[in-house]
Amino acid sequence: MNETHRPLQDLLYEQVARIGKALSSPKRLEILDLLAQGEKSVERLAEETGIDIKLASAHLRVLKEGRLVMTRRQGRFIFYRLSGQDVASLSVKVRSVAEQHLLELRAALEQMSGDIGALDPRNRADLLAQARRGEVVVIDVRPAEEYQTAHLPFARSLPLAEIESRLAELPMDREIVAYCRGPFCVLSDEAVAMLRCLGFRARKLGDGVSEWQAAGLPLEFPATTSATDISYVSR
Amino acid sequence: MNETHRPLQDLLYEQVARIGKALSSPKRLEILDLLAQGEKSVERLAEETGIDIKLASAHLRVLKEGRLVMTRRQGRFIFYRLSGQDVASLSVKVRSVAEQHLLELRAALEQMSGDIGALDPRNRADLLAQARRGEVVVIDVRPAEEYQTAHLPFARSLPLAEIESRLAELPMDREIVAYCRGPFCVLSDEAVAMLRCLGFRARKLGDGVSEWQAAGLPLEFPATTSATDISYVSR
DNA sequence: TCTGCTTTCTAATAATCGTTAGAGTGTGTT
DNA sequence: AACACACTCTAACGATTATTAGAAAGCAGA
Repeated sequence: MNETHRPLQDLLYEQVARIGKALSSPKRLEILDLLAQGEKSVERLAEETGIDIKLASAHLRVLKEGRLVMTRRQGRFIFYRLSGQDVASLSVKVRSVAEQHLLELRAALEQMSGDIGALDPRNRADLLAQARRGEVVVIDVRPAEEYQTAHLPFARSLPLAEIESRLAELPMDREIVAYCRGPFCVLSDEAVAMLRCLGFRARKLGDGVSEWQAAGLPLEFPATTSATDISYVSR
Repeated sequence: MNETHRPLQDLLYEQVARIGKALSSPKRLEILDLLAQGEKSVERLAEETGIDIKLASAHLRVLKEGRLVMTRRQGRFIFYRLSGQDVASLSVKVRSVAEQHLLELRAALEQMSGDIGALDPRNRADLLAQARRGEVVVIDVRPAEEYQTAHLPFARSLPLAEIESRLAELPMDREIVAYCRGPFCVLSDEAVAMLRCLGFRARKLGDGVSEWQAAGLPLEFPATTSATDISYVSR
């Protein structure tokens, strides 16, 4: 009954395992989440993840060996980007399976943003409708260039660092919904905490653009402003 | 700008990496594919994957630590099963990303079943319609108990080992479509080769039940025949 | 050409993982 | 109770991997 197919089958699964290997390190998962917001240099990735540049480079090499990322050289910098939309949705899928089955993760997530009034992800469509009617104001608190790459419909860009100086743009009479890079990103938590302190009604949306897109909802892609822009996310 | 959130964020990604770790070994991926066909004992998994029972047990422990599988004891045997439908669809997703980006894998896959007349996965719906109208005969060449757990609509169970003795059940005037556990499984390749040798018109469908289900198409779940049956796939 | 900057490559060490063997656990059978 | 069986746990080995430091490669600007 057992066959001569072992070596070939082993070879197939070995290839798939390259993907799994790329997903098996916390820092690499974090890098993938960052790259889902748009292309970034090694330096930038190292800074955002809090690791040494050399180590970031090593992790990126593993991701590249699994063909999950691609590079582009511009002057002295090398920009990494995801090699496709499917990579972003894979990363969302892995996280959702983790949330489903790992109680430790659920506990940590609730501790992180349970008190900040996170929206139930089941009524994303409701939120979209409310935003369309102007009943809530959705703000994107990521850095401006990430908003530029892709953002939720009806969302305004209001990077965390600029909130304090741009409070006049925000309404007191309506609820403000803040989102950032995804459920593990703390930018929106900080924004909500700050806004509440200042008397605004604010809630967090745990989604990032990848989660939103994976849920089958539409994104907005601002017109590319320069020739060097890569709009790989935009199909 | 950089925060005190590192330790918490690291903890979150560490949890997700447990899933990645579980997916980073070829043998574990193969085990997941087998478990997607229904629960199996350690002995059975070791035999099907061609590894030692002790090694299979070790791999299963890793999968269990990532909460991707669960166990049930029945007498002297311990049966493993996937801990949810999402695990099967994750495994499909990982494989599809691998196929998309790893040229080596594509090449190996084509070499494996290019000459066997694999169906284009894009017309799954067509196949379903043809099968409904009786224009093609779909056979499930997996072991009978796997068919019993879940199978494609309109498919007949015809395990590879029984084909030779049950040729009378197959039509000469219509095309036969054989499927098995998935794109990496060789049962359907062998079935197609054998049938063609005998003068039948036969083609392979690369899908298994997980791929079929992940494509949004319906499955059939035969009525459970005994109280010990676990129909975890069947929701 | 020289210098500075970003990133990769190489080498080295500590930590982790895959794999095997042997002992141990829980279960059914005699 | 004694035994056989299926499986897990522990220990140990070599093989990978993570991480760090130092050297080197590629590019821009003077």
